[in-house]
Amino acid sequence: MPYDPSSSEAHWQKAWADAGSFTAIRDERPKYYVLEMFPYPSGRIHMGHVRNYTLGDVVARYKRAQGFSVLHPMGWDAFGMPAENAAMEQGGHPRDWTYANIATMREQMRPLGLSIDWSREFATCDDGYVAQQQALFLDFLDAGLITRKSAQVNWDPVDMTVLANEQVIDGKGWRSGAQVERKELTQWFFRISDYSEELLEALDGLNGWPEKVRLMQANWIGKSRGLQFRFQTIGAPAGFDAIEVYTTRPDTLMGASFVALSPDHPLVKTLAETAPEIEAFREECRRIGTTEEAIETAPKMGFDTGLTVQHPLDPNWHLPIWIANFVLMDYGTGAIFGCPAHDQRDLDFARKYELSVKPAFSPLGVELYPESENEHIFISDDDIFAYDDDAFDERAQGNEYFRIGNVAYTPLKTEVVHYIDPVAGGSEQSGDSAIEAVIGLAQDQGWGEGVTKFRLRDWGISRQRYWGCPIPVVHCAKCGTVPEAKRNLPVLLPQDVSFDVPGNPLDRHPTWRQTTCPQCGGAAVRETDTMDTFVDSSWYYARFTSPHAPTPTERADADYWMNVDQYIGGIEHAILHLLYSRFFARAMAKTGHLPDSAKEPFAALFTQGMVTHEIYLTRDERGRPVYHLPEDVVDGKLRDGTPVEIIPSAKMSKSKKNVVDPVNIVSSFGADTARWFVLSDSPPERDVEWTSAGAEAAYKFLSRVWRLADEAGEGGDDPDLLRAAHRAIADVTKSIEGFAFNKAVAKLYELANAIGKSKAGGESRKAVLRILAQLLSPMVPHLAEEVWAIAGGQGMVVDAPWPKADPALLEDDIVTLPIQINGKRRAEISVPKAMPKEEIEALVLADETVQRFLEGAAPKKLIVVPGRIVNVVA
RNA sequence: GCGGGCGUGGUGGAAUGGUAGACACAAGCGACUUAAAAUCGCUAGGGCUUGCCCGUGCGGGUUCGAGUCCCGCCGCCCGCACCA
Repeated sequence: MPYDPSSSEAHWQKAWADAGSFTAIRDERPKYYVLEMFPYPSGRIHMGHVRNYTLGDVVARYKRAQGFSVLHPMGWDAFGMPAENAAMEQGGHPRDWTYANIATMREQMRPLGLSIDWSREFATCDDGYVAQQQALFLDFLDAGLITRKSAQVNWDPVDMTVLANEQVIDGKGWRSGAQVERKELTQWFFRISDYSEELLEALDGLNGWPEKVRLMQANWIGKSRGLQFRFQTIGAPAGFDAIEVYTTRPDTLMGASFVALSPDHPLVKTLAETAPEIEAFREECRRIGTTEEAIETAPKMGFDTGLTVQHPLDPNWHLPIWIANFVLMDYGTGAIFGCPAHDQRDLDFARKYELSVKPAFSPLGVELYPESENEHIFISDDDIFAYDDDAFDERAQGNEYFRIGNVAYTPLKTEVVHYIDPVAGGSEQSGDSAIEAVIGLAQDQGWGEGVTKFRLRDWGISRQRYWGCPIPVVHCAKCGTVPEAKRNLPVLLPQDVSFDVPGNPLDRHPTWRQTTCPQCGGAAVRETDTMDTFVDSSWYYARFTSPHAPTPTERADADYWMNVDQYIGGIEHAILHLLYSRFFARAMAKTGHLPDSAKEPFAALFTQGMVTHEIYLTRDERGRPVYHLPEDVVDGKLRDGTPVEIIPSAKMSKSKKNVVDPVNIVSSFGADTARWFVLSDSPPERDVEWTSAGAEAAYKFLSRVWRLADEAGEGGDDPDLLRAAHRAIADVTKSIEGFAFNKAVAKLYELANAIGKSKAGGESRKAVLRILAQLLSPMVPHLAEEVWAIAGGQGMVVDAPWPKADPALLEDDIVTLPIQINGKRRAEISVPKAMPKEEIEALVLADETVQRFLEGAAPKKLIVVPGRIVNVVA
């Protein structure tokens, strides 16, 4: 009988469903919660989904076999812009589009045979989820976790609408093409910054998280210690006698060259009222988008206000006040002092506007000479201080000196340097100690304070869009901004909306806004902003513990199932989604919806790589790329013989046509082949390239396993095969525990090869086949059931406990030791594992090759690493 | 620009600081076949003088020994707060 996944896979899926195998129930077993990041219902599943959910399924099935009560749910991250875009482009309603997509994707996902408890499925746009999210909002508001303040958005002046960052392309609106402006709006914020310290410190306890993600979060939260102080101004308008600045490098104060203000700084705003040229400059700055990336990469622009400040350590030292487009109003005080000698961005700015460049410190052992007013020279006989191309030039001409040209001198803060004009502490100290010394001095003299700041900003959740969870708040002329009463929840979106005009349909809806104030009963208008979709995904993991409860969570269920034991998703969520979720869990604990023990909701995190594919393209007559689908390309040529250009390993994207539809793979090869492929070869954390050859190879292997199960075998017992099987149990178990599924796959190839070569027959062969079935079952569960049944397994393999390796069958008594001579492998010897060092040394010295290399001399050194290697140093 | 990561044969990858290339893909040769496919078996990092040289993005360093650790580069990928 040939391998026919189409009939067998459906059969086993039905058998699992009939048995209720994957329904999560609270019972006496220890619990295990596996969660993969839920999908956005874009319309079709893609290979990235298959990979993500297969990885989770391996864990879920493996843990189940290990005796855990497993929760493995699935849902839909269903609010968001694409649904509105679809409505604009094709007509229809975002709700219909979304639910149709969910239905399609669910039907595409089911044949994969994932061990999901579908009874817990929900979409974040379901009325029930919206209701509970609004209830959470009200509780958070009550608990002081929410605030309202002004923030900047991208404004399209032609479409009169707010744009998302991705809708701003080269500073222009994606539809209108109009120059985008920054505009201030009053918005709702979650006060995540109140938790900066806690979110930072708790990272240390997240042992199941990748170090890189913890590092990224720590850098994002951005705790810094610095000095906050005031520059006394000269000639500034009333009310601006001083400018508050914050610096993390107060040790460079003696290298200060200018003060730079954000274009949004209050002083700049005041100046702009009477100075049109300053207003014009501000307008120019506003044309840069709102993203930090856009601001940081934009050409540095400055405007000299003509005002000056006094240096805090020398009233006669005056510094000019500039307005600079790279100073962020959101961070620190919106004002900085520039020290060009030790900061590359400040140096670029200083060179552009010909401001002074004065080093505050120099490398140790270097003598310093003033060359001119703006530059200083380092003299050294050691070129390690050549941090500047210009300096090399000068050295090449025979001058033994170095100077700051266009490269700032920025040693690590731990490095000891020479302070040219020491303010506090000695003249030779590290940056770290000098920073503390200057802060101490400022506090003693009363002109500044040491402060701790965080880069993390509050989380703005207001979106001027329709397809999101309405913010349950009303605006009353008498009572002001009033939370909606819980009895009036949910506040649902109106269905009669159109998307033929840009902007938020809630704003222009004839009646939806009109409501009554829950406080005074008078007329009021609804908030028309909806919530950021990150809010939806910040608590879905908690909702899965009791998806149909009339409250956000059911505490008994949440207490039992939380936390997520293993969370799996893309590295692109390393910062925002995971940080917001960590905050949300704390907020839910504070409002009683989660136990305190769930403040860190994800005990372990695994970040998977992307699924990539080659891109095939030809060029049209103007040289523009024309993309071709993989199925239209054979051996690097189109069907008509035209050769194609190949771009390797690119993220799958519809526009580049380098997509493979899992539905096609499953219908031609079966789900197990798709699953086996995404687990093979590439380690899960790395990108995997989809190739048709690889898919065929996976199918071939599974067919081979099928044949192996079907063959009877000629002989009887084969102790070597049994040893191989137990070796495989040990290796596969270890690999699955370590998320090294590609290695588990390799070990299973080895076991299958061993079975193929073995003559074992009868029960001896069947016993090994049952082990193979068990080890295969988390990865290719349908085939595993078939093999299990053929090999005489009891019941279904899905219910069989995970096999245990017999330690007695794992030991090898003879080991091969490679012999290195001067670090290069020259020979090897086989010795009993327990052989003492001295005997090994004697054997090694007697070895022919060793003697040849030693030429009669005694070795300088002989290193024996028991069980591993021998190194002879001649 | 800033933060984080990755880089090993023709390809995907393996390797507690200890035999670089496990296991696969593609390739070549052979068996079976009228033939092909499928299947099974064997070969295989590169080089030459067949026991030696060179090889883990590039350049240095630490070590008896470095793909692995350290320093400096290059390239690619992810994130940058309104994409999900």
